[in-house]
Amino acid sequence: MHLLVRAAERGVRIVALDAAGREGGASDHADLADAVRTWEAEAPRWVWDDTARRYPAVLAAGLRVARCVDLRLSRAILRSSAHTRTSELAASPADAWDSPRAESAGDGAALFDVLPPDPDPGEEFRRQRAAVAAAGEAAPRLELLLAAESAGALAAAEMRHTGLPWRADLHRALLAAALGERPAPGERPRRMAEHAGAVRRALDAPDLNPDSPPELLRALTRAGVDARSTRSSELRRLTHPVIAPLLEYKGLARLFSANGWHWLDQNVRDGRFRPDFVPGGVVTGRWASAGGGGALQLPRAVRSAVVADPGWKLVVADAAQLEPRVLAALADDAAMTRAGASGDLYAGIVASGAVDSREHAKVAMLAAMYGATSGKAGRLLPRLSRAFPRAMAVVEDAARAGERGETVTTRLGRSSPPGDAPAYDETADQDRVRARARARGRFTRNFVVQGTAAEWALSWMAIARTRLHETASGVPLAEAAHLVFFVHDELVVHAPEHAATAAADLLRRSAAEAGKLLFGAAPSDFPVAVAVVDAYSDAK
DNA sequence: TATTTAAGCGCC
DNA sequence: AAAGGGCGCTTAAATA
Repeated sequence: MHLLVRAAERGVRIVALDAAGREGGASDHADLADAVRTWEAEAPRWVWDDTARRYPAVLAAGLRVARCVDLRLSRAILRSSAHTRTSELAASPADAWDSPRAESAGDGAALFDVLPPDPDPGEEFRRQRAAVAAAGEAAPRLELLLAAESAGALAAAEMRHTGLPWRADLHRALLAAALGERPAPGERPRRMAEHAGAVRRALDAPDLNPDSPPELLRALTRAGVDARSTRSSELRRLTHPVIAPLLEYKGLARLFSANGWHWLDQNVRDGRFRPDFVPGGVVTGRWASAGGGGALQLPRAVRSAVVADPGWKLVVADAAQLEPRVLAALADDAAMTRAGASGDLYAGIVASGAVDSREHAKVAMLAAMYGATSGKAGRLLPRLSRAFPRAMAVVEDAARAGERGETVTTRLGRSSPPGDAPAYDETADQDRVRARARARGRFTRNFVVQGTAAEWALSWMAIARTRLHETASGVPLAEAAHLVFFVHDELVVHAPEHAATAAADLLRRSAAEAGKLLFGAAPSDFPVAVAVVDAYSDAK
């Protein structure tokens, strides 16, 4: 059963929909939470405009929903999918449904005053159903993709609602140990100031601001250091007394500015970090994050502050070598699948005889998926092509398509955006035209792998979320095992100690199910490394 | 002065 | 001969 959520003069009107979107009976409610309280037991699929906008209020009321259709996210997929190219939806001009997500509710009513009037979600749902229905044999996969995308949006809102356990006291202690005491505003912490002093002395540049790359580069050159940039990776290869203190300084400066006291003040409240995930925020289907939290870039250096509550555990699950395994499954490449069957795909590639070291296997696979062709990686590629022709054909075909200006499409039906037309002044320059085409090819090459891996991860998350909710039906979200974090190929569950092992099993089973959902009963497997720990930093 | 761009670095 | 994907954030520099 689908239940459409439509704004009413007072509160919301809930309308029953059939599979094609035809409207049936309706009921009025004071607000969405009240509607959920009334209807969720019927196990509906809620149809609403924007999960990020509607769902937080439901969660705030202590409720949750099992399933939804996020019309905004679904629109984005159907707008550009090759499978719905001829639909009315794809042909229509951009409208409010193509807008980025709304600010989440609770940030003040004034925000909504400037939003355009809500377009009718019932009409949009019917347009979307028609587009999917016309997609022929691709329709079931598109259905899966829309369901997974929408489930991800629910999970994102729930993870923000419950938050990731964060021990501010431990975080402060690690900052003090690394940087010294918290400085006054505008000052450098003691340890940073010391290293800055050492850098200035080594370069004989008493006024140098080491935070300024051009200034630093000039000072390095003056001191006879042959550096083309001030990147740490480049500096590391050089020998000079300034290098050690400079690298120390850079490391501390990064910690101070990105995840120091200010970050803590802004992002951790009541023992929780509430990440602002943005489902579908990346064209490939990966999530993005917003705001200063940097949820998808939590550095390892601060993960020791992520600690389970007393009596609870963190269950950290990481999909091992996800992208090459996805490629093997996507290409139905039996040889590559066999190489992955042992658990270590790169070791399996060595065992197949294609290359002679694990390191070579890894470099070559990354080159195949990203499009590097130079150096060592480039020389290894022909050997991969001989050993795994089907897998390599998938990425090569995707690259050629991108170079020809075509789009490519993931397993479930997300298509790459069309390329920008080259600027006028570029069309005359054949080298530039070719360089653009190659860059486009690298993008489309990676798109099919990264995008399909994102679909696998979304499915994994959706299945795990459903199973977790099933085992804790009727219990408030935060009182039973629940998802707290996601990073592309990694899921973290916060679970009562007694439920941690079961959660670990659940995450493994969900991964296997996700593989079958995307690729059928193919022999590919998607092993996950699971660790039951107190601190996030103790996993791997 | 306010906003945009670039460099650098973190994550996958 | 060379040719490495996707992000977000902070600071400094450049531009309006």
